[in-house]
Amino acid sequence: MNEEIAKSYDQSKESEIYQIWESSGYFNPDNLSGKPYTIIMPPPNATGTLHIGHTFEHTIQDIAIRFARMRGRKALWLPGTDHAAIATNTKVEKILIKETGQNRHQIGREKFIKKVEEFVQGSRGTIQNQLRVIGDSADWSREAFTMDEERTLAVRTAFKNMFDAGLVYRGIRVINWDPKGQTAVSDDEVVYKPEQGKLYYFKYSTDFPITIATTRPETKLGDAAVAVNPEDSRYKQFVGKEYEVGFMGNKLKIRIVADETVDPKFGTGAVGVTPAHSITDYEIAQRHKLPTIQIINEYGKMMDNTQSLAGKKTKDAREEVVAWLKENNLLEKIEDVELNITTAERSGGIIEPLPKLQWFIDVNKKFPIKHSELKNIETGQEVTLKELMRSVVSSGEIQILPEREEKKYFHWIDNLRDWNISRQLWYGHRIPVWYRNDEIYCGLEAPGGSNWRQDEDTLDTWFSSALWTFTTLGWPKKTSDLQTFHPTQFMSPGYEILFPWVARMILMSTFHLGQIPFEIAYIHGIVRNKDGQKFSKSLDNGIDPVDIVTKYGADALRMALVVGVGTGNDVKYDEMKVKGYRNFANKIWNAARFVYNNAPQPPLYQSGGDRTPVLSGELLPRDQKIIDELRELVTRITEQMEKYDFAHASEDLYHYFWHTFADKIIEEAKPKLADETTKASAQIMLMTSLETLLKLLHPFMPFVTETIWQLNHKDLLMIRQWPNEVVVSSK
RNA sequence: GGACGCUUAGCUCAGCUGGUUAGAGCGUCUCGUUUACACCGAGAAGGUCAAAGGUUCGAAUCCUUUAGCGUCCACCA
Repeated sequence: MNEEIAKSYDQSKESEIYQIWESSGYFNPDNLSGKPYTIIMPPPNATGTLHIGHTFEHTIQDIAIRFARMRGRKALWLPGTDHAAIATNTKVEKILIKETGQNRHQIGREKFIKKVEEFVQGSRGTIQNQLRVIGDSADWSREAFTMDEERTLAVRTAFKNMFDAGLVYRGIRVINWDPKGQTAVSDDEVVYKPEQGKLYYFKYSTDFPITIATTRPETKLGDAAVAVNPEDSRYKQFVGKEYEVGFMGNKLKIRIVADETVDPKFGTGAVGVTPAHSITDYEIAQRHKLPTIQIINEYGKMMDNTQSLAGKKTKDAREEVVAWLKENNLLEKIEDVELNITTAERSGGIIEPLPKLQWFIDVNKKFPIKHSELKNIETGQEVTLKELMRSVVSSGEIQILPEREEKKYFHWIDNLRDWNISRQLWYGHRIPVWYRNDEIYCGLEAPGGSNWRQDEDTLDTWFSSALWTFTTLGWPKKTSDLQTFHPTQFMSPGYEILFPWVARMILMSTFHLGQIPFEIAYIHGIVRNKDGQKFSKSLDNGIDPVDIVTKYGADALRMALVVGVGTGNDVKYDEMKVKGYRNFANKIWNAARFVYNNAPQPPLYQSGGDRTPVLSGELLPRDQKIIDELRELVTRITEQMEKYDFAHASEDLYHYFWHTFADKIIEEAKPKLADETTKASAQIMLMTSLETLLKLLHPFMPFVTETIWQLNHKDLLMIRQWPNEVVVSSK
């Protein structure tokens, strides 16, 4: 009897197991053979530590990659971190102000960047260690960072390729300006918040024929037109006319234009058009060739051209305009309305739409695709980026799971505007464009000659992370990694980044490589606390996964985040659930202890050549039946795994192990083991069952299963063959 | 304003293309110190499957409507 097997499973030894895996070299696919299977890790932000949501995301990926590895695939899970420009920029500046009282402008661009890089270095290390704790079987030798040298070259190459194709352009557009963060943000980085507001009904002047309604009277100094619906009989007579009005000491030229976007039922059915300070108004202005008159600056203050309002904050200016309207009897009424204010997702600042010179990616321009390995798209075919994005999903080349996310994806493309990729931040990839007088140069390096001045702006973080599936593999160099591992197979992002990231990866990969970035986008939900609240810094209800792992073990936490959680659904995190799976780990441990302690001596597996069981013999019919049923389980679990249905696979395994194997099979085997005529068969049956179950459980609970495996084997369970069928050694 | 999802035992959730007395885990209650495990075992209670109507021999499962909760998109000037 093997006396030294402990009475309960000790999860504190998990780190030793991780050490064994890592030093074995099998996280690195160079040491594996077979058909490649690739997962590129969604890079966690380099802003700091990981939360339980990361554990959820990584558990899904680790299950997928371990399953692939056991099925004999050349499995690569490539880890990395994201520089997260806005987030990191903000965070480090906060720390800087706290520590030194100086902001980034006071210490200067160069010093600030250095500060950020030091910070990032530290948090990358922290993140990597946390990922080891939860068991990520990632290939650390290929670890990448969105801002390292290789990725910088890739980003510049990507920019240049798109620039040369005419898809990247620079122009003045009304964009979402964040006065707080002092940068432009894209449409996907703004959040609408409902707020009580007022709707003011007024005329510009007594001699103006139409009353308009607005929630922002202070912007009316920038009006160029009044738009009405072309079908609106009230206003038809005025369309095309132009009026000059005096408005708070300013002269405004107001033309009456007909535009279908105007809702005749809202307000007075007439809209004051402010081209410079509203994206929709700007679009109306484009259609009717109206001038763009900017009256608010980058700091959210009224500009000099507003005369008496110059230098005032918009809020104060609004009060003055309203007061002026009242004094002049122009204000007809004020209504309370509910409105959405637009805020910047990161900084929380209220967005001020402004006309700005920015860089954009044109999603509607036709271009001949240089190279295509895509279905339905020939090399050289004229396509738009939108068409590319749509095509690869509708063709089924990329599958977005769950299906409802696919609908959201198509809908997003339908509403997509050109992507603003420039940011007025310091930390990030600098735009690879240089200027000299009237010359403009786009390249990978600064051009020769003097007086060239590089563009001040940096790129949207999502520009570089959109390249992630292939820059991590060495692109633009034609590396063997790129050849071997791209397109990748599986990607598991949260639904909150379906648009900014998943969609953009598809855009970039199809454009630059003519390949899909991944076959499956398995969109997961978020982890909430047991009351259904989000974990957030502001609520201060965060949970450190490392603490949970210390208390219950990584396997327990992984199971708690997977069992019964349907694809794409949110998880309610409950510590009791983790505790339950800690108990399960112990159950597995003890069942194994029983089986091993009842195995014959000498040990079942000889040292060195542990593939050959010493034990062999005929199975009695009763035991054979158990093995047959186990075979059905193997088939079912395998099918579920292939469908990425981890929720049911894990639940079924849990149930079978505990309530069939432990409660029934082991219990019923006890008398068999006591009887010499049935003992040998029972031993084979138990051993076969246990080890098959360990294999099936390994992707979900890698630590406990490997620890048990190590009691009796010289090789690693991690790379053992997934049971295609249950093989019983009998003569 | 559009689109989608959810509503099944106290709690968290399964129930696929409709078919025997609706399932699991946790929790609760009762019993149990049987040599793998008390991080355990045996057993029990607990649901008019949100509501109404319809299709059908038969519906938690399909259709319609309603209510509540949630999410995404658009953005109303």
